[in-house]
Amino acid sequence: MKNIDISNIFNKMADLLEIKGENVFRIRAYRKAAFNIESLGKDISLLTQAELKDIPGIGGDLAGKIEEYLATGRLQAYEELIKDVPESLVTLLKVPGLGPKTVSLLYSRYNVKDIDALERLAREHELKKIPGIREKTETNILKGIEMLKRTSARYPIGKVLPVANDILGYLSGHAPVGKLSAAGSVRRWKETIGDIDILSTSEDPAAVMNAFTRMPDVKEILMKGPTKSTVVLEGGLQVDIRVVDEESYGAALAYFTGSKAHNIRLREIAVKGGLKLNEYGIFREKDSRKMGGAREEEIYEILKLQFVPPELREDTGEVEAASAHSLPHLLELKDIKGDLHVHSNWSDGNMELEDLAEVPIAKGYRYIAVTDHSKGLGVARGLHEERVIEQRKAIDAMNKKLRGFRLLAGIEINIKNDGGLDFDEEILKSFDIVVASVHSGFKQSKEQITKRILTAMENPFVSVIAHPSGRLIGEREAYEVDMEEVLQGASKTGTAIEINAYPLRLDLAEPYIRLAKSKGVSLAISTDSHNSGQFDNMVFGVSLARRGWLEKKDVLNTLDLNRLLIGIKKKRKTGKT
DNA sequence: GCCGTTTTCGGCCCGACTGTTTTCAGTCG
Repeated sequence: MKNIDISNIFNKMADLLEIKGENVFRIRAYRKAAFNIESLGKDISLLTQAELKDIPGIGGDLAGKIEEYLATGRLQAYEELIKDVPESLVTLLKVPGLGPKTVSLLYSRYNVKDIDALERLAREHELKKIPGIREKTETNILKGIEMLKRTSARYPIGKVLPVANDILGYLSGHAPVGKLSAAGSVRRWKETIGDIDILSTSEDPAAVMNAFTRMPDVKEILMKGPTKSTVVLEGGLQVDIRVVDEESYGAALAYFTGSKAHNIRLREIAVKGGLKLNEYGIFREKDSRKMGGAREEEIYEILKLQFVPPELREDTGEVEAASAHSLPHLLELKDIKGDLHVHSNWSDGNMELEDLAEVPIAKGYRYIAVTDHSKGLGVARGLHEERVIEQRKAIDAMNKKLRGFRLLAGIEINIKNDGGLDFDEEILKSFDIVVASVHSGFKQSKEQITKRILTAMENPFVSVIAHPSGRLIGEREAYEVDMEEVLQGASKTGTAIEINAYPLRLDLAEPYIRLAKSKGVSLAISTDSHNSGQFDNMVFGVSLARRGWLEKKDVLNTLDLNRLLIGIKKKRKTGKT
């Protein structure tokens, strides 16, 4: 999809315009358009001019630029821009502490075009000869360059959340905090996190700042003020804290949860209603009288909006829906009745079949599907036909012992490079549920991979397509696949699509979840557990589903066992649920 | 550059902290 290309080019243009000192609102318009294109969820190259202009933040001019880029693969305005301002300056903006004004100064007066040149000047102590730059700034720039070199930009939420919880635990034990919460993208359950934001109330903010900056894992204090501090942890993760009064906690929580785009929308609505919204509360414009702010809910009430769950706060339509009081009733963890993708030690899991049900039963589930790999995945000790029959006997024996809970006999069947499956129909029909997935041939063309998955979905015994894009966040890109086609096929054949809850997968990605929902595709949220601890990953899948606006009715494994089995049989009979 | 049940022109969110300065610009979120 060209969405990412166009989004990147608009973001880059925004950076360059900023260095040029252009109108800030024009710059914001480019960024907003870039963001909305990235989260569009459908292929921008298929839209008409009128449909382009329907995208929020895209008017006649940007629609024209998009069309030009799609038609020619180039953009005149962009090429003009980089004649004025070298493209490489964009990387300078990535140095923490270095903004457009300084970059512009460095370039226009000293011809600094990239990080190497900047670093050289700083090391030779030439930078501090520049008016407005002294010793401190020079050292900070060097530190910023170091930081940029060693830290990856964003971390998967699965790695960040435990750290955030540790910090919350530490602060409640070592600082005089009242209310305490993670905010920012952690609270919104974004799939990757840039930094951790912590918010607290306290009678003694200075003591909180001290405790925070003296936490055991702190490697460096970037900033320490009376109510706000920033540190870098061992390992490079940045953490911000902010302390406010009890009366401001709700407003501050809303503010620091973001997203920035969502906040801007709220403030615009406030301004239109003669109000002013900031992190301290919501105030009447004419006499500055405080109307609320202690509770987050108040902010939305006063703005006449439905309360927006943090997962939806991305300015992708939730403000409009909240205004019309038509937000979805989001799926909750307690709605989940089972897990449809679980491995035992019959293939590459480490759980005995006999122990498999223990954790799910404790969670209140009614069923899980045992979906070990099929023979094509040799590295994962995939099951051959004889082993399938053997395992089935073991599963049946287990089910005789279980009350109110069922182990479904399943398989994670390998989709071969030509779209065929590892087993023939005779074996396939013996399973309660068949989950199909791609584990090889990642380098195939988009057409081939798409065709492969479509072919697999045509099979009446395939109930779910697992980890549909194959991505591993920060480790492996998704294979090239036309996800819109796949979702269309899923809708046509009555096949469910998995939301894989493993934190490094989180696959299906969020824009496609919304698209799937709009096409009436059923989603299965599964942990792909290989050990008993991984059942807990369900919360990541549910949160991702919430970010995709899913409700209970959209999710296959919220069904009770009978309804689930009826659905599976229906596709087997008619090819469509 | 976008947008409009007050508007097709004139708006467009708001504050903390730092560093280099004597009152504030730049950066960040």
